[in-house]
Amino acid sequence: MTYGNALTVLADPTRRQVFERLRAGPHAVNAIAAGLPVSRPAVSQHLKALKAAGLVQERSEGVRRIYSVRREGLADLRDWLDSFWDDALEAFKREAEKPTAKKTRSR
Amino acid sequence: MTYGNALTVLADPTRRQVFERLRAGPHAVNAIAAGLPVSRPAVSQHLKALKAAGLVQERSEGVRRIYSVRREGLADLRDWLDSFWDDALEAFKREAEKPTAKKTRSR
DNA sequence: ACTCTCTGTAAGTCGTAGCTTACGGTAAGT
DNA sequence: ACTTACCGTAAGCTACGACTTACAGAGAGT
Repeated sequence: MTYGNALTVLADPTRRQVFERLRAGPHAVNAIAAGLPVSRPAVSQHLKALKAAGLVQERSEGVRRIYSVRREGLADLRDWLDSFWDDALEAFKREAEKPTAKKTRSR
Repeated sequence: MTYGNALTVLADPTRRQVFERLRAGPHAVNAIAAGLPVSRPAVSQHLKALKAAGLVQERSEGVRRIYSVRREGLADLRDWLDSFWDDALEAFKREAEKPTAKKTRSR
């Protein structure tokens, strides 16, 4: 059920902005916070949440922490989405082939 | 940015349970609420949110409302995930090919 | 040693999301 | 017409999550 964590974490808009900033490549916290409408500690907290969900990884470089995307963290969410996609299609087909024998009694 | 709505809506666990119940096929509100740990009005509110995000659709059948999954509602989220997936891979490759010319001065 | 930069964490505030109970409205059965 | 089943919405409460300010530690330079 780890895709649930990914969903909860990615639900917040500003946290998604933080995540998006890592899309192009690794960045330090200051660089991420620059341009964002929130304070730097807020960004730190978001990064902590993202890391706990396995969506980013951290690497120390001197006094600064470099964060980067961890792709495997998205895998479960992708799988869940795909399985849902397929099941929904199958359910739809099953529904369409019902031989008009609904509970809706003529009328 | 409609994938943002999908994320916020699917972030809540019980709302995800509601959504999951529609995976197998269409259901009425009572049927969905049965077995869930929350009251029926709560389920109604969740369905309203899901519908607003385009994730489910509603159909009237007598006095009962039949809800079903709307697959297109998941499309944007899937696309976003995939694009993120690809970009993160590219960024990773770019990073790996950096000619050792880091700021990390030998040592 | 001193300082400056970069960062994580603690404490506290405030808005909002999710829940419940209560109510109203509509379709169908008798 | 009356009742019963099914459902949506309003109002209100509560818990939690996102943010800010303040503080502490660790590394690099002088």
